[in-house]
Amino acid sequence: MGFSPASPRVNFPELEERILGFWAEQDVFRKTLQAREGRPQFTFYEGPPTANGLPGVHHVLARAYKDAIPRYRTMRGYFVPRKAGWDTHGLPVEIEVEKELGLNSKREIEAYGVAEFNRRCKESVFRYEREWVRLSERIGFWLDYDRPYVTYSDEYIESVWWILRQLWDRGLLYQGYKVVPYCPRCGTPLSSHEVALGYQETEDPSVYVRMRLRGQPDTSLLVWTTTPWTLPANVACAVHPQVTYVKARQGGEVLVVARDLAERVLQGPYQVEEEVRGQALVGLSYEPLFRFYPEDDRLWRVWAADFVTTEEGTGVVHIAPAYGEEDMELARRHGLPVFHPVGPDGRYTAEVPPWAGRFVKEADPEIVEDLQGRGLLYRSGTYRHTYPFCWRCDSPLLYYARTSWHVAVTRCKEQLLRANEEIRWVPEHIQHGRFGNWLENVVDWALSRERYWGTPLPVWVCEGCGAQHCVGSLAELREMATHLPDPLELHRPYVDQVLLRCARCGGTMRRVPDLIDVWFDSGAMPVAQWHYPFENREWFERSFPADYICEGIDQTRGWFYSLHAISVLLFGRPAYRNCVCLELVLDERGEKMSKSRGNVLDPWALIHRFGADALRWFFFSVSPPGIPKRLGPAAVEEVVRRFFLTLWNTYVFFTTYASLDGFDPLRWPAPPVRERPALDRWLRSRLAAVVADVTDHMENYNPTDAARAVEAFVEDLSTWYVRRGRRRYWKAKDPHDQRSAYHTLYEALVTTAKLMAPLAPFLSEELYQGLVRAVDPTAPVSVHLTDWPEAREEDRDPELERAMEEARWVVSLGRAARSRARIRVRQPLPAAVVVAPRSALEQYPELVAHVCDELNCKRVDLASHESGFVDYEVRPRFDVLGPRYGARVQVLAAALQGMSPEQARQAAAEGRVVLEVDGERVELGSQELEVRVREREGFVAEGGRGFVVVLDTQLTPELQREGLVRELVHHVQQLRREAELRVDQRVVLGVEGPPEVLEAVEEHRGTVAEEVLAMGVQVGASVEGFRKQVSVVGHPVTLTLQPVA
RNA sequence: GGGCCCUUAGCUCAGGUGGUCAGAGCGCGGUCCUGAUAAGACCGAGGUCCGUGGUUCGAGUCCACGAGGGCCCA
Repeated sequence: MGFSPASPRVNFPELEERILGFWAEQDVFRKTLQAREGRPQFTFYEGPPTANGLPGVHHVLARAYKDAIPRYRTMRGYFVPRKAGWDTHGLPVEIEVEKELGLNSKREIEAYGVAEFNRRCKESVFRYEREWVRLSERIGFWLDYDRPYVTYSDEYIESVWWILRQLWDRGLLYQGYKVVPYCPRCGTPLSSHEVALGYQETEDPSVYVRMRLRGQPDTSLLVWTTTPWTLPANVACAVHPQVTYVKARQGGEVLVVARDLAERVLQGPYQVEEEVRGQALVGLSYEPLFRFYPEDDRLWRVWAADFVTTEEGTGVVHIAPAYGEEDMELARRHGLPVFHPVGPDGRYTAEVPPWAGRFVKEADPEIVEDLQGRGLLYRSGTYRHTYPFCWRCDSPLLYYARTSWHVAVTRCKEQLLRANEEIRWVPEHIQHGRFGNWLENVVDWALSRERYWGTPLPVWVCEGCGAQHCVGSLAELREMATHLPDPLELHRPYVDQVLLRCARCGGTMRRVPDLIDVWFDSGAMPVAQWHYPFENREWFERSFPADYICEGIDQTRGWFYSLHAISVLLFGRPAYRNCVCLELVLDERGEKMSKSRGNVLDPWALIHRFGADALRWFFFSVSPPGIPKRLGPAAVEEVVRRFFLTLWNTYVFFTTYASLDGFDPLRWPAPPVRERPALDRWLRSRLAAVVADVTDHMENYNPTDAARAVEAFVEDLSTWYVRRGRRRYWKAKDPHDQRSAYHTLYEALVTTAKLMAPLAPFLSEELYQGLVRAVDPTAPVSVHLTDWPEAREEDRDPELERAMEEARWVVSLGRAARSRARIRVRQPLPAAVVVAPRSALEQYPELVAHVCDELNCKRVDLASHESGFVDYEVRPRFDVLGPRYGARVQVLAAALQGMSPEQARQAAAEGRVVLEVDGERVELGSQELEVRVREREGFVAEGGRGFVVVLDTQLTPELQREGLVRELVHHVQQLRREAELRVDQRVVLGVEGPPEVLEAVEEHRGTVAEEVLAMGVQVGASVEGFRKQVSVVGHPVTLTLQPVA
């Protein structure tokens, strides 16, 4: 066993396909579950997708996030079962089938036949299931697809029925009006989605009407409406309790309007007689506009309502419960009757004799005329606003009351809010923002749907006595049934044929025709996925509530809410503890992807080109989950180039030389970390830090910062650790150092692979196989079966990390200085001086040696105190002096800046300064001062962040010869590379050229031979083999290279 | 119309509790380095930190108002 060199030419998509094969063959997912059986459970709930459409790239985002946390928790030792689920009911499915069959209305569906229609729906639901599974598996989303929960199954429906029965028994299920957007022409309510399609700018009447107050002659409330046709159904007026109203005298009458609106509403001059709070108006009684309904004590009074605004209108709102949601709410709260004189065709019924049979919108002008004739109209005009129209037939929609079934969620509002406090939301603002606000304004859940394909509402009504019964199980259904179709199917139309015997009068009970909202289906999944309470009681109890769920942010009012509501109603607890909300995936230009724009990205194209890990990593790392993501091929490619390839090349480097040297991590003794060189101890410290950080981030459901921390580490690993340590591997002279180097790099790579495993499961696996399994057959088969790495606190060395930061900064400065002096790096320089007031580098000569090597200087001196190379600048520490001196800190700063170079030098040396400020003596010590150095003009130097690097640029002939040789070696290496020689191929080298070159080569013959693996060097002669003409520092040179066996 | 979020370099994004030259990556121009690297280093161009006002000795950061964009809901 041993390492095999990895190829620098890697094809990630191909690699991933291979890993998929490996996982399948080894049954790794099942093994990860088995391995953790009996351990504490971590529960994930899969929000069921609808599989009747193709999965898109945003599903990759969601599924990657869903996958990462369970993988992480598994590595942490938890048992994380993951049951797939499918949402199978509802209007989207019906619409799909309607389109296929060319059906356009409920009438046509019924003519076609509900049985056949539903059969088609059932069929259509899994049309794309295979595509969903294929994509999910390809991106490495581990989920149990073999035993999913399916919302249309009998077991699932039975559990839902059980839930409904629980609510029923507690009186939480009731029948009542609901105001819905309704198309009078199509005769059907529209879903909110459909309504959103049809908003248009339109002109409506705008009328101000007098409501004459009883007992106050000539005094009227002034109300405003854009729908005069709703006035016959008026039952009340509403005011805001905290708003100030005025009684304004105008001519012979007094009008009541909100103070802030009086100016706008009242035409002509008026006098304010009195100001009153809205609260004071509550309870006043007024004359109804029409006499279509009998008098009742509760009718035609003023109520307080928070929804009243002073944005428009008069501040007094006309209430017609049948035609406004808020109106209905108010009526319900105060027990007001609901007048509903409009038929399903949008025409007045006989309740309104003057306009019976007229379409309401057409009656508008006549109603206005009638009011005017009776002196009730104050003023009228038109009003431009956006109003919904039917997207299918373009008629204006009416807000219109229909009878339907409701869940009395409002009764548990306090519990809903309290339970919300127990949930951790990512991003945090959802908790008290979008979700919290939604709960604050929660209304009863309108549960029923007058459709065909869905969970039937299990309520049966007696034809004889009108008794209602909610069935809670199949057993109960069978027991009560007088007629059961065979086989029994829990969908329409079959379930409609089930007749029950009425327990009260013995009569026949028939089912109400309604279905329930599909959101209730999905929200029931904690219970229904286990067919609880009929089966799997212990599974349910162990798996409730969920530790983790994750979906798009649009689910706050969807699944997040339905889960929460059902769970709180049923058990008084939240259904989930941690909830990650994802934002949209946008296209490269930041526009929403849509079929009509034609900018929809195919996930497969990206996966085939860059691999699933790259796409996953992009989603995790580019921005936090709650921020919209711009996605395009370029962005994913950058992940591959910037991160994956950097890591891969480090891996290639390691395997290449580890295999040449026969490094065996199990047999080669690992030097104790304390005894390793500073470079290694630095990497260990960084590694310990990154393990701690990534762990912390994953614990906090923050894959984004976890990914970024790994990226930063890999960057350090590749561009500093390996770059600095290159020669310690295969050209090593010191076995102790070499062992240290191999072990340190090895441990870093293995740990990195594990840290990446939840985020990039494929690449992680590949590295693990190549690094661990290749040398240790006793190790777990897969990286996903290993334990999460522990951060070794004892490896932490913040001082060393700081010193290394400084070393890297000094190297940057030195390079900049060389660049400015136009001296190439291959030319050795005699010395460099680093000037810094206090440098952590002083404690680490080893790091100074690295600086020396990087800068190619014979020596690097630290001049931490006095130096003639630099100027000093003494500045106040604003954070220390600001609180103490307040505004005078600016005066101090000016005084310090005004010091002469000599004074500054002295202050820097002494670490204290005495100033005269506003005639007062102020002494500042080193704690209050910041000393900076600046390069002094006339030296080749570069400075910043309190450091200055000064170069000695005097070249001796010796140094020049050395530079020349390095130049030549570089060309030879180029030639070896061009000749595609193996890295360990031995050669004989021939060098021909002018005497200066030959002399230099002669002088450094040993070095040259060693560097280019030459068994012999022919100076002034050529050898048989590869040949190249080059220019070495301006001298023409011919290089020849002959491989030897 | 309401709620929530966002606005920092051409693009993608960082910038605890306010502390005084605003950063990275990609891209662009140049120079350099390299037998792991499709990489890397250095220099350069590129910023009214969305605007206005306020709090403060000091605001990208806190407050108010406004603009633009996005999402959810009407």
